[in-house]
Amino acid sequence: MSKDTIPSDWKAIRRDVLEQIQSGKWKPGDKIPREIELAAYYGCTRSTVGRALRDLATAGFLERRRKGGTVVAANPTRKAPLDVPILRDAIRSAGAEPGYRLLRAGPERAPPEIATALGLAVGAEVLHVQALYLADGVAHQIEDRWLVPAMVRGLGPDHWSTQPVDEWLLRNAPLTRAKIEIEAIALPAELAGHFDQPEQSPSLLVTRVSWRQSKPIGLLRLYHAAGQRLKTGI
Amino acid sequence: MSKDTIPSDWKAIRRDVLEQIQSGKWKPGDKIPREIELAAYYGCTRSTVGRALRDLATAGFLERRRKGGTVVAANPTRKAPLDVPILRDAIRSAGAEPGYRLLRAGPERAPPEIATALGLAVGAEVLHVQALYLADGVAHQIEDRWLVPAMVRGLGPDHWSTQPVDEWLLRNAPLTRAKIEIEAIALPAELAGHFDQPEQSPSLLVTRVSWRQSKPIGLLRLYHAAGQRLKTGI
DNA sequence: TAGTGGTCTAGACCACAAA
DNA sequence: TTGTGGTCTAGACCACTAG
Repeated sequence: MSKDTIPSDWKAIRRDVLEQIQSGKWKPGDKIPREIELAAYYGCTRSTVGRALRDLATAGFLERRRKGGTVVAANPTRKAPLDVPILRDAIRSAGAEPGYRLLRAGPERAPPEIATALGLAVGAEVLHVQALYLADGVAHQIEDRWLVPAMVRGLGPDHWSTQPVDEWLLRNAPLTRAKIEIEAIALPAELAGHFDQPEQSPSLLVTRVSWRQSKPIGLLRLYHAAGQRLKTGI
Repeated sequence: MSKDTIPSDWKAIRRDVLEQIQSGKWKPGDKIPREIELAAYYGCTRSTVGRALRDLATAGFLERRRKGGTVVAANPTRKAPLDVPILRDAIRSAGAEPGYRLLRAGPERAPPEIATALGLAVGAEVLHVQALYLADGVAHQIEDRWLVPAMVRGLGPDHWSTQPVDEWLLRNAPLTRAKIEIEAIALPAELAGHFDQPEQSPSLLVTRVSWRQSKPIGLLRLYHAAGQRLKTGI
């Protein structure tokens, strides 16, 4: 394993084991030594080795089974974290001055596709909020939100006129589960106008339906200006 | 906290603490009891409470600091895992019969934007592979891969003619780091032909540059058929 | 049924950051 | 300075499952 120093704290052990895997010395499907054997090698207790291996297992590098031992994961399906940020914060951290403009807000009857996605009766009353997010004065995103009134009690005009709705929601209507879809669309005329871009430009649409303990909170459509990208990494 | 039974294993404690947060009893910014106090309440040792709280911290619900105590996260930025699957597996698990057709493969001189992304000299020789992925005979994705020869030694025609390149790469050229970008594009004419869709249709393009210990492996452009979506959730 | 990982304890010392 | 979480130990018992 490592030539000179034998690590004995769990982070170092994790690093060392990971190197065996990434260097190809321990290949996918290989069974690696038992906890007790590794503990003896590293000169520490089984708990410490266990901590390191457990961490690698939750990261997807190892598969562990009682009695079956620890095996290098056959299919290292790496997950790239795609975050769902607060819009103003995202713009700010990109080094731009965030702006916010409310386009519309008020109760409406839910259109069929919204009602279906939220599990409501068609025509049920929902709160519809549309707003524009700017970066250095340039329109970057348009949010189109449909909220279930019962789940956002206390949200009113004094909130959405002064600050973005998502910041109120984050504090007062936390979600426990969400479904996210990313698709490419041709920019509709009305949105293209807000973005000051040619209509039909290809742009990203992120749709998110959120629940709190199996009760639907709302549906968000986040339209991105043409040319905007989502970035992530492993 | 929980009304009747007082949990004493770490998963139950995590569940119990999470409920305090999600029910709004412990609000963002609130300091929660110290480990020792929780241990006394739950009737277990500090280690067990620590395990539960550590788990909630890595999940983003708590923020912990030595001497500062444990605080409910002010900004519960939830991460949605976006997986980078093996293409044939993804199609198969969607209930369709996967197909694969090689479009082109061989050495080429790297175009400027590819060379730049990979950190190579412009005109350096790279391996260029283009292939079509089908679901039930219908084209779903086109992969456009540029590989650094030194990093994929052993990859040859006998591999890419019989099976998708990504399956060889996964086993033989594991990545340690990757940068992923998702954007919307208008389908170029040549790709639209393969997809049998109108050109200029808005569609998703996923670009991934991968490294192994700071050495570039390759660049992948994955073009999606118009209408295809990426799905994930929390 | 036996062997492996999963969990918990009771204690100790340490590292860091707030007061 | 001092209180908090972070880590480690040495041991024990348990839960799951492969053989």
